[in-house]
Amino acid sequence: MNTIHQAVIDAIGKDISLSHPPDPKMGDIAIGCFELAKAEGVSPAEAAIALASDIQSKAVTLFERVEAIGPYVNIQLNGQEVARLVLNSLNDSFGTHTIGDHKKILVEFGCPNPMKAFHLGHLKNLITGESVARVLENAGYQVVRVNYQGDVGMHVAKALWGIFDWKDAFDDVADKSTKEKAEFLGNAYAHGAAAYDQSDEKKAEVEAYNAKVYAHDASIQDVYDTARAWSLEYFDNIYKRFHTHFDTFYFESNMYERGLEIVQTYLKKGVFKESEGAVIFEGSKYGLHDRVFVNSKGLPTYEAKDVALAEQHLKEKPDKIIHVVGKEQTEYFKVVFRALEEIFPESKGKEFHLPGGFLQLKGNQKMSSRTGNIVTGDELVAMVEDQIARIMKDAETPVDQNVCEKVTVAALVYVMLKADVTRDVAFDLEESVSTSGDSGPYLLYIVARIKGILNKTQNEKIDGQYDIPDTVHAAEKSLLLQLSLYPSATQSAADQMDPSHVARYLFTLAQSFNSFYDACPVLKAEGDERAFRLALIGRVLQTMERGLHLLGIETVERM
RNA sequence: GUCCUCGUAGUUAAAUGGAUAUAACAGGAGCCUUCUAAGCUCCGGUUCAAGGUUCGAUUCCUUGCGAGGACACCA
Repeated sequence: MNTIHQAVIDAIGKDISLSHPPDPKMGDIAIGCFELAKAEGVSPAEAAIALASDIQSKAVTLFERVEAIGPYVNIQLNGQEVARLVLNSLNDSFGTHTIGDHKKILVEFGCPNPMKAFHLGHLKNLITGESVARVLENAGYQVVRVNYQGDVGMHVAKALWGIFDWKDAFDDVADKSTKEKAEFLGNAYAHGAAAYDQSDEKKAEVEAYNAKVYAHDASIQDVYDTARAWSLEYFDNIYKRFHTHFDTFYFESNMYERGLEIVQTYLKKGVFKESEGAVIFEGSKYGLHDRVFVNSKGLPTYEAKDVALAEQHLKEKPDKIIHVVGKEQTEYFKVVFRALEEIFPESKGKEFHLPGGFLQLKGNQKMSSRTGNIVTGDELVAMVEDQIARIMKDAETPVDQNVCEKVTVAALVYVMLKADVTRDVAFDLEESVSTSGDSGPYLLYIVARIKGILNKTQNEKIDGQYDIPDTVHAAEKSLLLQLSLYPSATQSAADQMDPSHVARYLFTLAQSFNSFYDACPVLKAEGDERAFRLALIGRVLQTMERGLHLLGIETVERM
């Protein structure tokens, strides 16, 4: 509940739900009288007229105009009162919540596969996960960031095949940069994947590598350890660049033995079933589908490893475990969660899959690291960086590498988070580098504009003594009203685990600010009006910085 | 074939069952001797189809069409 809504409800003395009229000229607050009409047995229009006159009779100073239009009561608020309420409500805890009640929540994200390229989909997952974690922390949860990395399995076997086929190149790249090492591994993986599909003979060779990894075979161990370390180092650089970190790293290589053990134990207890030499969980009994947990060679599949992982997660005694993973795994998770309920009854109701929409390149075929048909995270970042640097070169301010980096990250993060996380994002490379309109740089721009003003008022306090002016400009009032909505945005982002609510809110706030900026000069104003406007932009800055922080975007002084 | 998602301006996205369906980009027209024009103001242009529930449907239900995903030994 935000300050303004609360004040309106208090003044009316009824617990009713409020909305906003379609056109600000009609008023600032709208009350739909459909429910009220039903309760009182009259038509909505009659209820609206009765309610409007009831409200008018209270003669509240906050209400400038109250009128019934059809089934709605529209209220025009007094700007001065709005200013007083909003500016007073912006304390240090503005927009934070206590609904989390310090409950522990595990957020699993990131999860790239070592020895495979880090592509756009991984970048989106990383950015989404970090922001979800921040939004939940902001709502009072104790968040533990966990990362589960697939350092064993067929993809590793394919990469190893590629590495050994290109052994000389592998040795050469050893003293190159982290980025070049990662590129080499990505290519080696694609090479191995192509070989796997090429002939039965090569397929068998790849499968042999898979068995060797599981057996800790000495002939591959050095290469395996080296390649794995290269990948992890590379990922670490990316995590830092996008302002994320992890509290715990889990590795598949530490899960398969325990996974196998658990599945075998519960096979005896009848949770799993043998079928065609494999061990399966019959999801079909529960309206789902069957899945293989241990293959006919006796090796655990991803499913079995996930069981061991769940055991590790549950040791943390979390209230919830959120898996931020692509939506193509929705059906998979349903089956695994169902199996987990049989094995670990305490997991019931705690495991959640937060499905991330696909990131598909517009006008291009689907990205696949298997075929090497991908845009890597690095390539995209470089593209955006070039674009930003070009714009900065045109501006009168000299190119500042630090600012360029921050604007680049802001542009990318915002593109990834502005749409509902579960929705597919048709990723347009052109649009991703856009720096105007609904974009990350647009948001940073208002921060730079505000700081530009504040820098010119060295000795003035943002919160000096002043009386709120008698006439509050329409642009000021709508900016104030927009500010008051920040807590609702952070609340729904936490409730739905969807940072896009914050992203959209910030964009609207920025629009509101830019209109204000155009209509209400700050430095030209004098006396109370100047002090009031300084206080107002100070609050906008504070709110903007907090909101951007929830998305994982750092602000700049100028741009 | 079975199951799961999803179909909104030219494009990308909004809209607890509520007013004239919002924005951004692209297109057209304006605004810099005035706090940063990465900005502001104005203009056109949209709910896949057919039924149903409802005072009221982009939203809920049914069918059709279209797109994507999952469906045994990959992760």
